Amino acid sequence: MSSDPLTSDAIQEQRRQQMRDAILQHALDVMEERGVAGLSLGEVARRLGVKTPSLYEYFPNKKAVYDALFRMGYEQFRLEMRRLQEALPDGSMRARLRSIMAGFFTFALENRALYQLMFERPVPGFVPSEESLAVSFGMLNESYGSFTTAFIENSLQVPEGLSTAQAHDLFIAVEHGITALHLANEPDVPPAESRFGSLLDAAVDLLIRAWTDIPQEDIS
Amino acid sequence: MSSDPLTSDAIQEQRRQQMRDAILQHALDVMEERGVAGLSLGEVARRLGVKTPSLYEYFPNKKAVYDALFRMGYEQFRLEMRRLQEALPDGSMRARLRSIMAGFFTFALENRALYQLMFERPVPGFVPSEESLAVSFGMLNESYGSFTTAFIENSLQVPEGLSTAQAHDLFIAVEHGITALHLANEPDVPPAESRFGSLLDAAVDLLIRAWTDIPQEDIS
DNA sequence: ACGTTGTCCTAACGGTATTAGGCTAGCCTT
DNA sequence: AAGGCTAGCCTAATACCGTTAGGACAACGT
Repeated sequence: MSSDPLTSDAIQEQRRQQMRDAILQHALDVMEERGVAGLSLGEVARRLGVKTPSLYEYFPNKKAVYDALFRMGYEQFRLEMRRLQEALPDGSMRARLRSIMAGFFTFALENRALYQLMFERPVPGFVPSEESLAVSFGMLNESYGSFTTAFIENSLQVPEGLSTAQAHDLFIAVEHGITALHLANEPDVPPAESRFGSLLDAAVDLLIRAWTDIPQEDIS
Repeated sequence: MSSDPLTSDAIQEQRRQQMRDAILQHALDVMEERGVAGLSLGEVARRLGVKTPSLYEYFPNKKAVYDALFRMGYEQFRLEMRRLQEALPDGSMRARLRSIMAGFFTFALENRALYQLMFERPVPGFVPSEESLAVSFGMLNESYGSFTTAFIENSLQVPEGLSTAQAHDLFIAVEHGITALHLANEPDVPPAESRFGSLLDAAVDLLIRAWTDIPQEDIS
């Protein structure tokens, strides 16, 4: 044991972590350029100035790289959702849902490859590990929690036969449906004038209208 | 020119078409087993009892195979939707939408690889050709047409600021959102007890509730 | 000073898509 | 009937891919 603030073990661990991070970052770049399933370890190694087999010092195989990215994606996503949550701690339900939905959509557009990896299954043979799935469920639970809170605060009611959890899942499904169709069909059109992007606010109105007992006052 | 009912040109053309179909069918099988992006021409050739380069007599490259499957998928899908349409020519709006949504979901489950190819973009570098996109838009237009008819017949109203086309797109988005999340998260759970599959009917109720001016009579 | 260990390398294996070029059997024309 | 064209198959080769085996070397702990 040395008296250094950082033992050489710790230094080594840190360098190792830096290399892992660098690999993941370049892998993300390559996925963004070539498509999720088009990730090539050779290309990643090339960008790192290293030969391909060296990567196997840091990840046991390609699926492990995908798994790390999957988890990373959900961790980033959770942070983003939390940020949105705190930006609007107590607006109207409509304002809150709109903000969340827009944030979800923006995250997907700014992290297309990551989003596809997280919400679709574009890589043959890759299934997220138990631990990574736990991270993703953690995110989902957090989302569910804040959704429920907002739901109650705004005294919305789900129809008979539907749980709040199901209402939340429906919300996620609508978010993902719009997002996925936009990414698949008009990936380069800006959200505002996009066929599906322009549905985001309408979808929120739909949900609120259906779950509010009091009829809207401004119906034409 | 011969007086045969089939000229040898026609016979040859027919044999060629049979081979193309056989390739596509085996390609579909392989995709179902290995994942959409996991399609291997070598494996297809093996199953056909032929060497890989022979396939290039029938398709210029792998992307052309994907393109043919993409188009085939939408043609099948159109037939399926038409079948559903004719099975329920004039039920209530709720019954019709439920039937369409269930049919959509079932088609996706029974043709997972095809569905992924049609609605997501799992293959790096593959973008459907103009003609194939035309087929897919044709299907969408047909869907839009019957949706609009049913909408008017049942005197539903979209909220101000939303076109019927957008209402239709929202319907598609909800269908796809539920379906995609089911396929990604619980592919092997039967729809009825699946987390997302069980939302299908709830989604229809949601849409109808939001788009009907007359409040429901059976609100608890 | 010695040995261990982490990190890089080269070489190799079996897989992928794709192209080049040769063989052959069946058809069309003369 | 004979000759030539061609569709459809083949083998061989190229360049990539992920992955494993095994060796070189430098930094570290004993």
